[in-house]
Amino acid sequence: MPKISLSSDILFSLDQTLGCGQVFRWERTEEGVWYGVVGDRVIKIQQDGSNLVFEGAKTAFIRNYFSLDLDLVQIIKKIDQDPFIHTAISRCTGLRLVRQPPWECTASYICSTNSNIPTIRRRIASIAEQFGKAIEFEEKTYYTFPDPSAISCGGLDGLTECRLGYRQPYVFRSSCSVTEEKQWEETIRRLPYEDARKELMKLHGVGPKAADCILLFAFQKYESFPVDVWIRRIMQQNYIKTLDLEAGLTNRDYNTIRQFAREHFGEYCGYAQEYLYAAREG
DNA sequence: GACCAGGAAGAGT
DNA sequence: ACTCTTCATGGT
Repeated sequence: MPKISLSSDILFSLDQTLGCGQVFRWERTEEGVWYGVVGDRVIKIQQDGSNLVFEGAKTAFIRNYFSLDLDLVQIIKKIDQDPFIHTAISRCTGLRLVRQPPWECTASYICSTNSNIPTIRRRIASIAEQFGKAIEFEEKTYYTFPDPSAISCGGLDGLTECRLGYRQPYVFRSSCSVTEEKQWEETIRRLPYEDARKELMKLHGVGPKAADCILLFAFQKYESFPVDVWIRRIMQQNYIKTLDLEAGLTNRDYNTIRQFAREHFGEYCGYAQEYLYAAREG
């Protein structure tokens, strides 16, 4: 099996990276082996100390997906601005943000609104099973995440079995928009953060929170700082104590939080967000 | 800006 | 069995 030997200066934890909640389609066996579908391949990967042993993709793909080219030690130095984030970082040593396929990431975060993680995973698996291509791997069937055109071709009713609730028309309409806009991915990638955010929010079902997740996880816009209920709570308790949580999260509160984060944690505040989220209690 | 719809499963009592 | 919570968004 192919292997990547991580030199001692490359900080990486497969378990932290795939278990922190940024991805929805990876599963870990009790033995610590991870299986996931990325693009049109099934990947099997495990970490044994400084060795990454994998099947299903080329070395260059694995390096890129797990962003092993980035200097994580340097990034951590930049965001490590106070005792609270310091503790979070030390609890999640080796966590890296992966480079997710943009459309899958977008559809996933449209499905994620106001839901818990097991429910989100079930919805995404259901969309893949309904519209994706089957791949056999070790006598199990996996499904690719479908292109937007595969979803839009099925019509609105094609999604009914996926039990998305009120998110069903959001996924459908967004799949139509992305199908029509041929240069969608490149357009977003080329734009600076704030403009890319506005562009993403034109999609039905993508608000500020989902847009920030997509920009962080699929487009490597590390200055984005997604604010969900957990992050809001953490920021209120530890950083911005004047925030009133009872009043709900207004767009103004959201902007207050992300601007604070951008100034406090710096250009890699998205990484800080993921450490705060992954190290949360509850 | 305040309110509400729409919706399912997990976690806790 | 019942309540509370959940990686929010869009429309009125």
